[in-house]
Amino acid sequence: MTEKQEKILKAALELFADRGFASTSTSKVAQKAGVSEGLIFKHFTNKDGLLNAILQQGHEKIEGLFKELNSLDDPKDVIKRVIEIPFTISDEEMPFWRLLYSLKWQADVYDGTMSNPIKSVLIPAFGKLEYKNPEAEAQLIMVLIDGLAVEILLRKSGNAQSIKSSILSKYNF
Amino acid sequence: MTEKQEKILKAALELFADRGFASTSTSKVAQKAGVSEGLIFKHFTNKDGLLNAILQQGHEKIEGLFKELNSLDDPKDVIKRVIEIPFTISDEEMPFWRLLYSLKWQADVYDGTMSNPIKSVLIPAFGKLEYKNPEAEAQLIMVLIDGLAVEILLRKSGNAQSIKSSILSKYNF
DNA sequence: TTCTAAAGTAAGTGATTACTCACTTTTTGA
DNA sequence: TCAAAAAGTGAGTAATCACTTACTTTAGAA
Repeated sequence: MTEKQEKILKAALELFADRGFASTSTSKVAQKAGVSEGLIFKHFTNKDGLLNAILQQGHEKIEGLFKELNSLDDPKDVIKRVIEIPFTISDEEMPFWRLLYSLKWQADVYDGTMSNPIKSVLIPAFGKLEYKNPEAEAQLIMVLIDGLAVEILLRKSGNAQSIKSSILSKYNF
Repeated sequence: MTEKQEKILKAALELFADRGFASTSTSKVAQKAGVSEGLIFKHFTNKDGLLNAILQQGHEKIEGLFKELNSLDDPKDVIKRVIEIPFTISDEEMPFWRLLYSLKWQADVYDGTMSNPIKSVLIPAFGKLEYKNPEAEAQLIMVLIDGLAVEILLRKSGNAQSIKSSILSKYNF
């Protein structure tokens, strides 16, 4: 990975997250990265290739999250940790998540593979705690953290912490 | 409102919701509506004007929702009804909501005025039920219905009803 | 009927789009 | 050391973009 390649990826991620993928031109990306436009196509083939490179880079960074979840033994810890995920997004990771969530609405680009591993760790956790419908409970948590992520990524409210304790109290944690 | 004006609005709504506002051209809208492209600009000034006309039309249709919420006396009924909102979106309304939610990520276009009236009816409802932190509880419900709406609008899961009963049981309803 | 304003069209406009190509510069391994 | 491969550039390309303009058609009131 060249220095200029990294600059292209960083510039593209920020622009795609801020203004949207479709309304960001490759010339703007080149300009922000301080690079000739042709270089983008030399390295990433086309605009979709650039997007895929960003997505793959982000997935690699997030991979550790799933490994951490699988290492937890207590099912309560698993559920707690999953709920905490949206609250532990760092400023550095924000653009990637904002891009990912915005792409959900652009049809064909992103398929939602991201959330399946989390759900598959959540269902047995609720099973061990003898909930009546572990599948539905897992789905509810997924919906909840998606809603939380939207709230946090669009930073509409500052008091996210009080929401967190409201949730945890409903699970008697 | 001319017949062709309505055809333009309908075509634009469907295209904006399906492919995204930025990646839908005015020529595609004209083509789908069976109308010359110039007519769009005669009636709606520019592409943003077309979007605003769609948004305003949608807001008028949804207005009845808020009036219904204000007519409910029992705070439990209010909360129940709010939770039910995402489940009662008709197929006809789907494109409008999909467009609205996708625009959230496009910055400047939409500001989120939509959800404030719901929240302002939710806070006193939790207050009457003597919850410790009505503000946080209302915010949690808002996050929840946003997450539910995303789930339903992107129709990822069919078993939405079992999620609903999971939620209601957590509020002892 | 006739006049007028609105509705509607077709063919443009310059700017921007994603992408290519011929070329130069830099890096690298034998 | 030196040739080949990779990195990088800048000036193109045709297509598409939002939007305009000159014009014709339609509808309704006087």
